Amino acid sequence: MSEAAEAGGAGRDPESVSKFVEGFAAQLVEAGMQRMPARVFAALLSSDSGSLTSAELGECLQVSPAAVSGAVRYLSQQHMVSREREPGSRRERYRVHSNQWYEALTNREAILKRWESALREGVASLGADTPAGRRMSETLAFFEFVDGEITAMMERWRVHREKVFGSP
Amino acid sequence: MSEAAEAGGAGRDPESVSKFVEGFAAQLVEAGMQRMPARVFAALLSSDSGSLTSAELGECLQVSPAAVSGAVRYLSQQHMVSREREPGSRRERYRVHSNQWYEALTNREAILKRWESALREGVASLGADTPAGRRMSETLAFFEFVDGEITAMMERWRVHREKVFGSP
DNA sequence: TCTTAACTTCACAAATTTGTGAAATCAATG
DNA sequence: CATTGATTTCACAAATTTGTGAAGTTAAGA
Repeated sequence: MSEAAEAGGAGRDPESVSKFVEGFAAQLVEAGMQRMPARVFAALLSSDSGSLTSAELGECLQVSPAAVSGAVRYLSQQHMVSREREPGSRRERYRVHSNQWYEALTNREAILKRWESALREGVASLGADTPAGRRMSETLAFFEFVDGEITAMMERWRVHREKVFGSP
Repeated sequence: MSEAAEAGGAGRDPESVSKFVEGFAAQLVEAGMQRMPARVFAALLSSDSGSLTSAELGECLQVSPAAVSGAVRYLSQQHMVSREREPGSRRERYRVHSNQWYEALTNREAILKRWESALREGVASLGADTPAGRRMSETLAFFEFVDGEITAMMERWRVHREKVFGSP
């Protein structure tokens, strides 16, 4: 069996793996992610090693190196994959950790923060004593609450996770 | 003062209100929402009554009735605005409730559910005993955990909210 | 029932986004 | 330091998305 076959995570039926990749990517797209990053992420997630090279990704998704490059740049900015230079070769590997989702969630928190500051401006410019200002204050309070809760939730997840899956 | 002036939420400086609307909409867009729905939602959020007619929205955002129509259709599908027929007139009003964000969050939960089922398929097709399968199982477990936590969080929010803002 | 204001749908034009090939850049090895 | 395999950047073409005007529906009031 060629190494290319291993690449896509094809210890199993490559057909159904690809079906998963495309299906899951489509869900991510629906949630707002760009298509190519979504496909790359899904491909990595379904690989046995959890890491693929640029060439393997291109092969597996039938896209150009340029497309892979753009996608992994985006994904690593979002902390959804990490890049590692293989010491022996001049290839680069892109990797997902199963807990990388925490980082993604953390990133959503950054979005929340920006919403919050936009709302604060809104309250300021509309006046805290106007009906609109009050509505926005409440919205703001909601987001602040959610923020705090998410932090606490992640703590609980780590505990839960350790109980179920063991340490790291 | 004309009713048109009231419409945009212009008991205050229309300039800075519009600046908020566009700024907040831009944040929503960055989080994945389409532009027009985002602008409409922001406009409603910044109106004193919390509700505007189609014509008022078009005026305030400088867009055609068709664009408003498309945007509010999307927003009501997402449960982010409710539509109400004014009994006296043949106009329709679109309304945000300050707690409408819960609905939006609930909608995100629906997305999570779809992710979960996609992951379950993935585990099935890759095999639960493969490395990739195990990674996906853990991811799946994470989402299931988050799901449950969000429900609990909303309960706590209702309590918190009542303490700070009073009942409804 | 007829009229008419208001909203919706549809086809299309404009603008934006997406992915490619080719050239440029980078870095590991001889 | 030259070579060469690998990735990134860039300009462009294709595809998709977005918003408009105009025609089509719907329902309130005469």
